[in-house]
Amino acid sequence: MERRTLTEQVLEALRKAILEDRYPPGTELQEVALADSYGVSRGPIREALNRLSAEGLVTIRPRRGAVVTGLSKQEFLEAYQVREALEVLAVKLTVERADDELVAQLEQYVSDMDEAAAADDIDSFFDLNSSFHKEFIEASGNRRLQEVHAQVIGTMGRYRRRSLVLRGDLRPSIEEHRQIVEAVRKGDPDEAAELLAHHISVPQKRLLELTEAEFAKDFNSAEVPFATTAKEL
Amino acid sequence: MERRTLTEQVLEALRKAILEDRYPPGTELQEVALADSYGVSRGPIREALNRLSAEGLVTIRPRRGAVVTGLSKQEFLEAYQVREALEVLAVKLTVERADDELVAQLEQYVSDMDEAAAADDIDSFFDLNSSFHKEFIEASGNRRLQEVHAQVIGTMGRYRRRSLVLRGDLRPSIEEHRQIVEAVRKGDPDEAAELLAHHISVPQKRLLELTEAEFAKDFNSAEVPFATTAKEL
DNA sequence: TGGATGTTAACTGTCAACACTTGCTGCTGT
DNA sequence: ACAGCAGCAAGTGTTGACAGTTAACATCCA
Repeated sequence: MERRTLTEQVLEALRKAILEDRYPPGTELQEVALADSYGVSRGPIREALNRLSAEGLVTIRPRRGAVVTGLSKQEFLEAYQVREALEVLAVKLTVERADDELVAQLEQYVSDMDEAAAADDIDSFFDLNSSFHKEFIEASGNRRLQEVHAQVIGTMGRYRRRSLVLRGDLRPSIEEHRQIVEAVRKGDPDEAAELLAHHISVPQKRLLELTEAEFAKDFNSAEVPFATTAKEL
Repeated sequence: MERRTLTEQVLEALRKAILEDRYPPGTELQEVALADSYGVSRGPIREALNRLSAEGLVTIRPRRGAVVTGLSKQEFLEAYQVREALEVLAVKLTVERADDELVAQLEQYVSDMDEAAAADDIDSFFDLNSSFHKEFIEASGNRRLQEVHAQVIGTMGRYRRRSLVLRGDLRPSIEEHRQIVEAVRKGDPDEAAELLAHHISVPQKRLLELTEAEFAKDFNSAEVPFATTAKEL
């Protein structure tokens, strides 16, 4: 019947649910409840939770169950720093292997972002933004880098809609993207790296200005005071 | 009796065994065999293997069991690139927070390395070298960076004794370390970062010169042609 | 002899039941 | 009232058994 294993199916479904914010940070993921709703036994659920914990999406407290991981301001900032280092590496590697096709693809993303911004279509904008950055990672040709980056992004990505406040006006962001593409076309790895580093540092600096409380308000609203429990699906 | 969970104990024992090369790359880790030797049921074994797979130490092939992960030359090179990016970030962050105590600690490591090299004590040298680099990661104050770095190092670390061939003479390496410490003391993040990048790039360049076959010979001797099966302990 | 096919042993995927912790609730005594 | 303790309910940790798949071996037919 099903080619894939139950664990994989559950894993995918849970990951999707967490990334789409249907299980917000702080949600308790109880094995029996999940087993009931997915119609499987606790075994596959436990395995899936284990792997999600390795991805950083859930935290397992021994003998006390699993909860959807929430990032503090400090942790979010730390993730940003790592992400910056990884993407700077990616862009350096990519510039050396860039071809016309890649440049065209990147330009396409930028102009699509332009349209999305003009239409105030925030969701599309962020999707395009993610694709733009991911393009560098994949074009780098370094699979390990892809894995590690996906992991870091995974824990941050859940917040992306809320993080509009960090980015502020979209137009400067698009212009920054455009400059990065230009540096890639010129084949200047150092300039591209510097531009990218600056681009990523913008929301980082905004983040620093927020107090922990303001951060919690915008980013972890579901975490306090009563943690909801995962139900159904 | 035991405060910790069985899974954790098995996890730790397995990880140690892999890192110490008692289970060389390519070793098949069969659940029943491991369960017998550790005196537990398959449940904890499966969980431990899952987590190890997340750490990159073992590879799980659906329905075909787990094997100790081996790195190809390409994968090893990719890991080196990521490691370089992470450590460069670490050193930049660390320089800004460095105090006299840290500098003293780093100098201690360097002089100990000097002694170990003079006594031809390769094992001690590599231990000290690991500690030196790890010191930056921990001093950076970025926990996420620590996690990711530990993950990347974990898959590379198993090869460290074999990788002496990549480093060649130990004396230049020690001198490089000394220069890095000096830059940290001066509080110059860019110089420290550049020195560290150069330091890490040395074995990378050597690695590039090896053919895939030479690499496999020195680094993955246990992977071909007959994979051994894990037994006892 | 060589290749395709049936058979079988070994192993993983999954399940349901049991044991043990943990945190809560309500009692008791002061 | 309130602190402390006992009992209880809920949930995780662990186990052993069963089912399904894989891969190797033996067998059969050209």
